[in-house]
Amino acid sequence: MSGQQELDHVGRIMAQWAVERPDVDVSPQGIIGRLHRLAIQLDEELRPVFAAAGLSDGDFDVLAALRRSGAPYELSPGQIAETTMVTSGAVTKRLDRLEGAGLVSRRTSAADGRGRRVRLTERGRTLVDDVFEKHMANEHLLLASFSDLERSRLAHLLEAWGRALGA
Amino acid sequence: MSGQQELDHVGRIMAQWAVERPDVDVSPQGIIGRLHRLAIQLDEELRPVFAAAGLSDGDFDVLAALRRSGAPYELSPGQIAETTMVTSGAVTKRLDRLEGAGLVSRRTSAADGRGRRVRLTERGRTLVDDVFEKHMANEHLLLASFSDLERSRLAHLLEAWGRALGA
DNA sequence: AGATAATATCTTCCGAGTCAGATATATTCC
DNA sequence: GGAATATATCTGACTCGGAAGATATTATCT
Repeated sequence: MSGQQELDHVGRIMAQWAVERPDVDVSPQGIIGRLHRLAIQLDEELRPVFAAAGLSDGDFDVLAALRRSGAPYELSPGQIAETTMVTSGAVTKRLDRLEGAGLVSRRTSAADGRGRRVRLTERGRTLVDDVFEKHMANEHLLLASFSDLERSRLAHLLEAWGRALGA
Repeated sequence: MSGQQELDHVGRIMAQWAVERPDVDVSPQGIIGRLHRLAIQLDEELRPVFAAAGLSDGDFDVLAALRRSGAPYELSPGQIAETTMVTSGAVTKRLDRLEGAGLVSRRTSAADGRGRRVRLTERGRTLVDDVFEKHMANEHLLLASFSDLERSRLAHLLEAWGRALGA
């Protein structure tokens, strides 16, 4: 028979299922199970960079959204909720924290009394610019094992998948 | 110049950064950013199957770990923590819930008085077998947009990455 | 204009996980 | 064998986000 393969964790899980539930095709785990575990591992690797700046990853997400929107670094809570994939309640709390830390300011929208305008403060902009550089350097390291071709293939596969799932 | 590309969400984010921080190479976001968003989207698609059985995804993870370990469907909390990638505290709480629902039982290990043995009850085994089939059918659907070649490539890339990050 | 519906944000309550430390039992080393 | 250390699990305080509903404002329809 075939030689002894060194299985990764998900590979071992799939092998267990093949014994216990041979009637079920568990091949999707080879992708979805691995993606799920990678997301956890990557979070664990990325979080320390944010934590060093006193930020949670969710809070950094908000600052980054404001920063990349360009001057005057201002968005509505609703726009922030959409781009960060969390509920409006989560955004409110993130903004409470960030406002308390002096990194963003909130005021009522001139155009729409229901809306708010959230703006990066000068301290906020300085901080996010600094943390963003470190964050990207960190992400580069996490991809160090891939060749250019592999990176390109992976990026395209993930993009196509997201599209298919209906972003 | 090149024609108008329809960008996905992460593509738009990267384009914004290219304007705001042209000095920073944000290409890792093409992979890590997309993977992060996909993990969230997939969770949202997978959760309803568990919820229909009155389970959180974390609780299902525990039942699945026990089930695939084979008869007598018994593991220690430590083993469960390792395979599910959560802390021992989280496992304790998951077991509290599952035990309360009559899906697992807990007793002191005969071999080691510090340890516990967690075992699937008959109801637990029946439930997880049922939910697992639906879960896998669901995962198949989520991969429907890929060809066999794409699936194979994606699985291999993710496996290699997990290995490189040091599972 | 007034009533009704829609929208944007915030509030409250709750569920789920982490972290640090507590507890109980095992192991090691003299 | 006893002290010191290591290990397995549990506990309690805390954080973060989700869900549903409250509030305030705006849009629509007659």
